[in-house]
Amino acid sequence: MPDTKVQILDAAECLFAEYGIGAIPLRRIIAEGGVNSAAIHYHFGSKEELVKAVFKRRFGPLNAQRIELLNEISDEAGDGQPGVEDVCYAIVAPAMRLGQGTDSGRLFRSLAGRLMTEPRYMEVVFSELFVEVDRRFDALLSRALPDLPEDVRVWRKFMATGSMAFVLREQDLIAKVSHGLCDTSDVEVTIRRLVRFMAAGLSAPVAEAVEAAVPAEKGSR
Amino acid sequence: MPDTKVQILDAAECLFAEYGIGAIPLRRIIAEGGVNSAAIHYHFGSKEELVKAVFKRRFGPLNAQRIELLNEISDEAGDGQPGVEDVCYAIVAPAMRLGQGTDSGRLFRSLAGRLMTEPRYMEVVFSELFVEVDRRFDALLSRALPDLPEDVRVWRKFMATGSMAFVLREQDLIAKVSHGLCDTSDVEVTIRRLVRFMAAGLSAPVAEAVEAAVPAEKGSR
DNA sequence: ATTTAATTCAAGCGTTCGCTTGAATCACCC
DNA sequence: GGGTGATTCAAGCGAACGCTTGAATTAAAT
Repeated sequence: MPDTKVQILDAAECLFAEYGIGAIPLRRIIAEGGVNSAAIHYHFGSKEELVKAVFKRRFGPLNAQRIELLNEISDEAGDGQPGVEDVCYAIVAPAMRLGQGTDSGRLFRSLAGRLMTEPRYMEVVFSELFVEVDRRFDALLSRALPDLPEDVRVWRKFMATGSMAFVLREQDLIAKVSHGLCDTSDVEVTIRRLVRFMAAGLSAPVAEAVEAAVPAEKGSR
Repeated sequence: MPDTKVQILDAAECLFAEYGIGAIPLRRIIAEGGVNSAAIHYHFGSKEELVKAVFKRRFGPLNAQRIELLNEISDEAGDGQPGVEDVCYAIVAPAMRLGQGTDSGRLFRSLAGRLMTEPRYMEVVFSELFVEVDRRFDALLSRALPDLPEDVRVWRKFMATGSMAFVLREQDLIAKVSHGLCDTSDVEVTIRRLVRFMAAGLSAPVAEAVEAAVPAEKGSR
């Protein structure tokens, strides 16, 4: 069957995650996957199409799961306010749990975070894979934080996304730089830490004229 | 004088910021900078050394400024607790204000954020450019948040750093995706927004057993 | 003016890149 | 079991890559 396709996708996923998309030549994927040198172009057409296929294979189910969780939270909230942590949890947990335990999953988590840092590929897959999740995430967040002005909410959504991307991508770096102080092996704990941080940032009170006031300049405290 | 060196650094900075380090061939830097094809290797030796030089030129003064601000905050606090927002401000503001107004500054801000996403280059320059800032940042943060366990503090420092890197890097993307709702042109406002988010995330209360409890699983609220 | 070192120049080396080709092989249907 | 489309194979094309070379040019010191 299309065993070759899967071998290519697996090898590409691992190599992209570890070294970055631009840094991996097709020839390394060919070697790692143990397939013929023309197989990639036969099955995918080009490197760009291969990249899209790698992301689609994982983000399709992942984002479906996120939407499912968001729906549950919305249903449970009824007419009331959903919890901010719960909303963040629906975004963070499925991504963090990807391929839990397995090596390929750990690598893909790093690749997932990397996607948000490679604008070229982000734009390519965003419209068909992320638009719906983002829309629902934003809608539920506006219900969870009704007093937050829209621009502040959207700003903070970007910031929360940035922190999530960083944790997803740099788990190895975090463990290393912190000299083992930060344990990245327990996925559920990491989810909790991340959700708490994101929710606290999103929920911060909006100081009046926070946009204009210049704080803590030297000697002004 | 070493006009050529500056032309190379300027051109490399712009191109790296806009397209990524790996995506820019030396020949494009040569063309953009209007220098001879052997000039880069004559002055810098290799592409890697050029990359290091690009980062050093900016991060040297930038991190010196951060340390200066951190020292001021520490002095003002005396024996008391420094403010978390002030500590974040010392990290965020100098980076955000880089080359304020100028085009090259805007580009380098994006490059600065990108550095944290290119582990290969991050490790190369971290030890000599960032170790001291990180040490002082952490020390002041532990005074500002004395009740936070060390591992939680370090974890949240990574997350806060991630959100900062994202905002630095993706200013254009933020303005575009938000359809102009998020105005990235006013640097001081962006600093305030970012500082507030980071400080709130860092200051979030530590739930007992937050690490172990599984929250908001379907139907458990 | 002559020497000497630093810099610039045009040309191109060897390698690796994404991708293509055309023949060989496989899988499957009548 | 012969024919047909899908897949695999070995080989290599043209272009672009980082980097090198050796001569020409500049600038400063004597």
